[in-house]
Parts: sequence; structure tokens; C-alpha cells
Amino acid sequence: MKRFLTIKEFSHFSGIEQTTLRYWDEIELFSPNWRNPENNYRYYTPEQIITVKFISVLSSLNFPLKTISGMTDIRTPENIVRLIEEKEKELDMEMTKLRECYSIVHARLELIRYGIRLSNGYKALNGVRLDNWTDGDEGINVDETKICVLKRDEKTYILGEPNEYAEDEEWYDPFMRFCHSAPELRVNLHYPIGGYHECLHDFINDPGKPQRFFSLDPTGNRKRTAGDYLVGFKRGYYGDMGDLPERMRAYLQENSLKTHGPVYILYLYDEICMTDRSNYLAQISVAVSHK
Amino acid sequence: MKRFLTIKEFSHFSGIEQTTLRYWDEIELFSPNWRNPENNYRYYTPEQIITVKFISVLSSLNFPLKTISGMTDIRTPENIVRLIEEKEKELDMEMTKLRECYSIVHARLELIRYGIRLSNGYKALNGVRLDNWTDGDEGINVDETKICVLKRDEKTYILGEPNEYAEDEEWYDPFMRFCHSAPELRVNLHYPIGGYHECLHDFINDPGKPQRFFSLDPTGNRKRTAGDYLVGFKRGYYGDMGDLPERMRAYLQENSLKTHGPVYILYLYDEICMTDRSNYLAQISVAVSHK
DNA sequence: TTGCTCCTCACGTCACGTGAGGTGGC
DNA sequence: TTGCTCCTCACGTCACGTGAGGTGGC
Repeated sequence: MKRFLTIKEFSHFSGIEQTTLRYWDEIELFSPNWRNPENNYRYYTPEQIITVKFISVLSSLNFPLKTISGMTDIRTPENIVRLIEEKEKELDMEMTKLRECYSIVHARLELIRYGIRLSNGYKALNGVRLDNWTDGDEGINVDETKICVLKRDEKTYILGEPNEYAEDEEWYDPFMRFCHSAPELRVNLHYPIGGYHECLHDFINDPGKPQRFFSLDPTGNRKRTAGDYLVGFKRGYYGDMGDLPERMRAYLQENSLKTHGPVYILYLYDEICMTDRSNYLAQISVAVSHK
Repeated sequence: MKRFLTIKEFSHFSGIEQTTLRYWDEIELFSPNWRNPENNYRYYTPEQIITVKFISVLSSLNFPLKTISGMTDIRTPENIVRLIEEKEKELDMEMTKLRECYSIVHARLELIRYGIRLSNGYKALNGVRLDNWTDGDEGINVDETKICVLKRDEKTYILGEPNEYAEDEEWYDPFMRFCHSAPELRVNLHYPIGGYHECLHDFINDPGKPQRFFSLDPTGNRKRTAGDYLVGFKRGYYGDMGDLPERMRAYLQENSLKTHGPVYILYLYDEICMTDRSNYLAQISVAVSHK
């Protein structure tokens, strides 16, 4: 009358591994409908496919197996609904976190890819920039030794509080205070973090000590507006800007340009993709227009 | 000159547990910048916060720690980008799977909640239906012993192939064939599965042997259209429809109604939330209009 | 001196995966 | 008889978590 399935058949129809089925049986989460007392063979019924599929879904959603056991032990509609509802907020948070992690990785990839295009372009050109070489990609038409004006898209970020430098303090003391205050400012420190100066003048005055930090968080409340930006690059450890500020000022004068608003310092290559500190690669940008 | 952080401070600023940091050090995934050779104390630098944050993001995205190690061992921009790009499709699939699991659980919850409202309504009313008791919720205005006409919203599903019943075959033989053919039909068996008869006449003829199965998959290509439906309920094991077909026919005659299209059988309570088979709860619905 | 921090080492945990060695059914 | 399936038992794995027992620094 009743049709039984061996563990192999049941595994085949349900898509659950035999080892998993044996384990779930062992911990008394999900057991075959009947066991042959002579040889201890496991026999399942077709409708158990429905249950085991549901258990596998809950397991995929990171329900601990003990929680699922608690659900099937006292198997009532109310119990199932209650246990799932209890987990619902947690699930939502996990989904949000995953999406966020995904977005973080992409923000980081974007910077690194930009750096790679820069370096490749530079290598391909033997360090000589050809003004007529474009392929629609800003990055490839630039080399990291030159200062230039580029159209930039809008970019969203979260701005930190002004940094206060005590005597002898370097960038890392305010950086740690920034990390510390991150939760209250709703700053997600996983996104790439950059340096910020209120204006070009401030940057030139003390290029190694950013006046603020910002996080390249796409859910931020601040925007770097789209438009023309003066862009320069610098190899070196955090804060080491060499003669870049001076070169930027010279470029502005030669080309009769004036800057507006803040200076953004973003590291395309940093700790994450470089072992050699002197090879970190920063991009410095500030909005410009003709005088 | 260089500012060092103890493991406690570093854990605090980075948000990574001390045990995790020690473990990551042990497996040579992420080590402190300096160790005191006298007491083996670990000392981290502030910029390591950036790296460890990124590692924790990758770890949250289920990158195996060995893969992340491979990334930091040969730490070049190209290497980081390559390893992430390799995982990208897998990540997309995982995200899709999670969303799907979420949707599956909700499809299931919806059915169970409907069943609970039904049972509660029935209990509260001592089995007597009050026609003027509505709160905008169809479920609560219904009791499971009565047949009635209800407005139903559109519902999406995937329809299986026609079932063929060999001699002496019960519902579970075609059900298993349905499970077997699920992958080619792009049927996701995790969603609630229902029975389907081409028309009321077929249902009444052999109510225990659905002519097809369908999966309540919201990405399906079929729709149960919105409108008026004749709805009845039945407690009992799969296929046991008792006198429900006869009662539905009587109701149609008394109220001068005629049915259109297929009959849908959906189990609100089944294996998953009931131990007692005789208490499974099916909802049977078919589109109706006045003669 | 006291309390706090840090260390290593060993063992536990969770959800399986992987053989080893042996039995059962057509 | 042969090959296939099923079983148990033990041990491995992954990414930590949890004490135990001891040292180090202000």
C-alpha cells in the first residue's frame, strides 16, 4: 500500500545528500518514516520530500538545525509561524548585510580597476601621454605622472567630523578617533576611506594631514557633484604627497583655472593590494573651472 | 614614530573578535605588523584596520579563508581583482538563492497563516459562521466546514505535465515523476506544491488523483486569475476529499453558479506543520460566475 | 601587590565529508 | 557469484569559541 524509498532514491528525488540525510537522522532532526529492524535500512515516504525540502530551505537561511528540530518536535502551525517570525528580522539584517558586503567589494574593485588601467596605460605609453588616444574611458587616457582635468560623475560619501591634531600627531591618531566615532556617525568603515581638505589652499598647506576623513559609502548623505575636476596621482605611503601640491598649483596658473570646494584624496592601491608601502597609489581631485 | 595597537585595541577599532584575530594569525591569513619577541605579544598598526575590514567583508561573502590567503600572499592589484571576479558569478547565485529561500518561506507562511486564521475563526465562532463578521480579511470570515464564494487575487504558479496513472497507482507515483522531471521543467520543488484538475467535472470524478501538479512559484509562467472563486476546505490526508466534491456540486446548484477553468488543491497544513495526517488541511478553489 | 592583559594549548562545536570495513539483496 | 547498496564507526574539516593555566606590565 505505502510506497517506500531507499535512501538513494530519496536523496535523488529530494536533492539532499545521503550523508546529510544520515546526519539529520542521527541528530533526530529528520528521520526516515520506517527503518527495517533487521538491517537498519532507512526507508522514506514520498511526502517526506516536502518536509525535507522545507528543512533544507530553512537550513539555507542559516536556521541552526537545533532550531529546526524545535520546530518539528512540536510541530504545530502556530509553532512554525512563531519560530520563523522570530528569525525574520535577523534574516532581513543578514540579507541587508550581504548586499552591503557586495556593494563594498564593488566599491573597492572600482578603485583597483581604475588603478590598473592607469598603470597599464602608463606602461603601454612608455610614460608618454598621447592626447589623441581615447577609447571612451577616462582612465586609459591618463597617466599617473601627469596632472589633468577630467569630467567626473557624481559620487556619494559620508563625511567625518573635523580632525583635531594634537602636538606631534600624525594622520593615524585622528584616523583612529574616526574609526571610534564611526558607529554614532553611521559610518560604515568597510567602504574605502579617503582624506578630505576643505579647499585646495588647506591641502597645499598641510597635504599629509587631511582635515576630515570620508567613507565612500553609496548610501551617504554627501555628494561630490559631477563636473570638471583637476586630477593628480601620487605613489607613496599615506600622507606622502611629495611635490604634487606644488605641481597642481603650477598647473592651475598655467591654464588659468580656479578650484572650488573640497579636495578629495582616495587611495586606488593601498594595504589591501600592495605589500610595498611606497607603491600605494593616491588620486587627488578638486573641482575646477576657467578663471 | 609608529603607533602600535594591542590586540584589544585593534579588536575594538576593527570590530573583529580577539579569538578571530588569533586564529587568522595562526593560519597565516592576517598577522600583526609586529610581535614582541620577549612575550609574543601581538601589535597591529592603524592602517591594518583597512585590510582586516576588507578581509572580514570577503569572509562574510563566504570566501573561504584559504582563498583570501591566496589573495594576500601574492598581493597585487591584478590578483585581487582576478580572485574576486572568479567568485562573482558564485556570489550572484548565492544572493539569488537566498532571495528565493526567503520567498519560499514566505509562500509557506502565507498558507499556514491562512490556515490558522481559518481555525481560529472557526473556534471563535463555535463552528457557526457569521456573515456580517468581516475585518477586511477574507480568511477570518470563513470557516473550514463551509463552502463559500470568495474574491481571490491573482496567483502565479508553474504547471507540471499531465499525470499518467498506471494500474493501482496512487498520487505518489506521479508525484515522484513530477519531482524527477522538475529540473527540466524549471520547477522549484521547494515552493508549496498543489494538485490540479482541468475542470470541476474531472475533480468530482476522481478527486484523489490530481491530473497535474503545480508549484506555487511566484516566478512561474501561469496565473490563477483574480476574481470570484468557489472555495471549500477538507481535513485529511492527501487525496482524501470525503464528501467535499458532492457538497461543492450541491452548492453550485443551490446558488445557480457555474464554474470555469481548473480546480486548484492547496494544502494549508501538511507534513511540515502537522504530525497527525488526518489533520492536514486542504483548500480547494475553482473560478465561478452566475449562470 | 592587585587587577588587567596577553599568551599558548587543548578541547568543544557545528554541519557535515571521507574513507574503512562489513553486511544485505537481486 | 558479482556488483551494487546499505550500514556503522571513526576521524577529518572549517572557522572559530571556550576555558585552563601561566606570564607580563602599570
